[in-house]
Amino acid sequence: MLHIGGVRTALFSWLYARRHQGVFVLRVEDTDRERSTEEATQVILDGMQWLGLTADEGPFYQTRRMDRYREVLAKFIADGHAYRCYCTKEELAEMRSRQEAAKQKPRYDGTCRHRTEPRPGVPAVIRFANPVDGSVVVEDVIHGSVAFQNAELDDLIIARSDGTPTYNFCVVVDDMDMQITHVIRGDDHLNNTPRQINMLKALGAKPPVYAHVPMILGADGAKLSKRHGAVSVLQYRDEGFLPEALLNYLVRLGWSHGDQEVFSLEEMTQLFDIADVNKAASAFNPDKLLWLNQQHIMRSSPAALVPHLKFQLAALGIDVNDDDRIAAVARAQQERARTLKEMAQNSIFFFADVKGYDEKAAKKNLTPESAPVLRAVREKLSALGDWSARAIHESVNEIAAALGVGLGKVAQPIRVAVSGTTVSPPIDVTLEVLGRQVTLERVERAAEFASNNSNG
RNA sequence: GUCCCCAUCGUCUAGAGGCCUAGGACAUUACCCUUUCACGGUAGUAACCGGGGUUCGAAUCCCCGUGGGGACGCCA
Repeated sequence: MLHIGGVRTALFSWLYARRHQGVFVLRVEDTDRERSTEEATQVILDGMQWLGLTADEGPFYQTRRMDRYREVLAKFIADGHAYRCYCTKEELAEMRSRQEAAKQKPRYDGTCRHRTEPRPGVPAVIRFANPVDGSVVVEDVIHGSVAFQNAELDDLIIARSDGTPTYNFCVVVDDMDMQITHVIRGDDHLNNTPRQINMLKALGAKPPVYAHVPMILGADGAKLSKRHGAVSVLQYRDEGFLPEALLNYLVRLGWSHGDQEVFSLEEMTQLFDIADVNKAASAFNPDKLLWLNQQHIMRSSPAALVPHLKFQLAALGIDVNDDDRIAAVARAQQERARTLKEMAQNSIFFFADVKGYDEKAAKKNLTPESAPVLRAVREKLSALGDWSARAIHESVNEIAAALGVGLGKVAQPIRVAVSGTTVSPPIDVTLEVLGRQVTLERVERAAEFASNNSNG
């Protein structure tokens, strides 16, 4: 699944490739047939597309490279870099509990390293013969040099008993074959990097440059789980986030450029450098993501918001095709919505008739006292020559002055009349977008309602 | 348990020995703006994990603790 952490490493890789005119390769590591269903990979592809993190090459599927892996496997065995292991799962489990009891690191002891004869009836796995002495140094762009003793590393399984290769092995073959120059991935992979380097060396290949980025923790500082955001990125789309806002939030986790908080995609590609990324893990902060989303919504052109708003309106069962009208609504709502979902919810009255008035709003604003105000509004606006926010604004001012009341006494009843609630964009803008006919109808109806509305 | 990584406001971060009375942002509190909601503005609360060194001088360098995270799969 493509979750927040995966998106960030993809973003970093994408930015790095862009910045250095490199090639961003998308590889689907689907050697586990049970978990990687077609639907699962499609969700990943959809997510990447929504984010705009387009791959220059790929997607490549490991499941389609099995012949190549078998070839390297055979070569490894012939060269003595790998061997068949006939230890049973029971024996392995026993070995493990023995080591744990002795407070040692659980590791394979190499029993089958020098076995010459197969064990009948026991299907073999293939293990990589890791060097016994010396150490491996991971030269990491973010962490610097990290040394591991080979004695700490055991002989990992590179092919299962059914013959299929495992992740760590496939990655090594792929990185070599695809001439991967930079590997940017989560911190949690730092530990198996020395094994991969050993295998790369056994193949005579030069290890790529590694950058292990810190992990993202949940808002409570614990490991990211479904509660916090370990969900598909597409859920963020459904919640009304702009892809660039999500990317902006993610790029600022572990990286910064002075005091700047809001970055366009172009700014990110110009300013981001993987070497500047922090070493410490960071907690996911939904509030800040919301704030950034609003900032990006405010900075977007209304036209750019149209497809997103349309999507959210459709989710509410409202199908609109008038893009100009949607853009006008987006413009009016831009600085009062943290998400596009919220914007859609608050904009329903622009596209559908008001079903009823909010109880509190009506009780306060649609009273017998406000009925004459609404009638005055109706009269004045129906005679208005130019239906523009500017002209409407003047009219509302004049009505308030004529009746000797504050603007709120005029604007609020109108607002409730046309939107059903006390919240909307500025009333002049709202009415302009709504149009004369709809406005007059709704004001008329509200005046009727108001004169019959007892004040309790 | 063993190995690896990490450590500045609640959170994201600035800070590469003196510019630090530790800066910015989110959140939060108060106020201003205002026809609602927002946006915007002003002000406030709030942090260098602890202990040893090194140095004239340490948030910054070193060591040891402590705390957190990760890895240790016929998962990726």
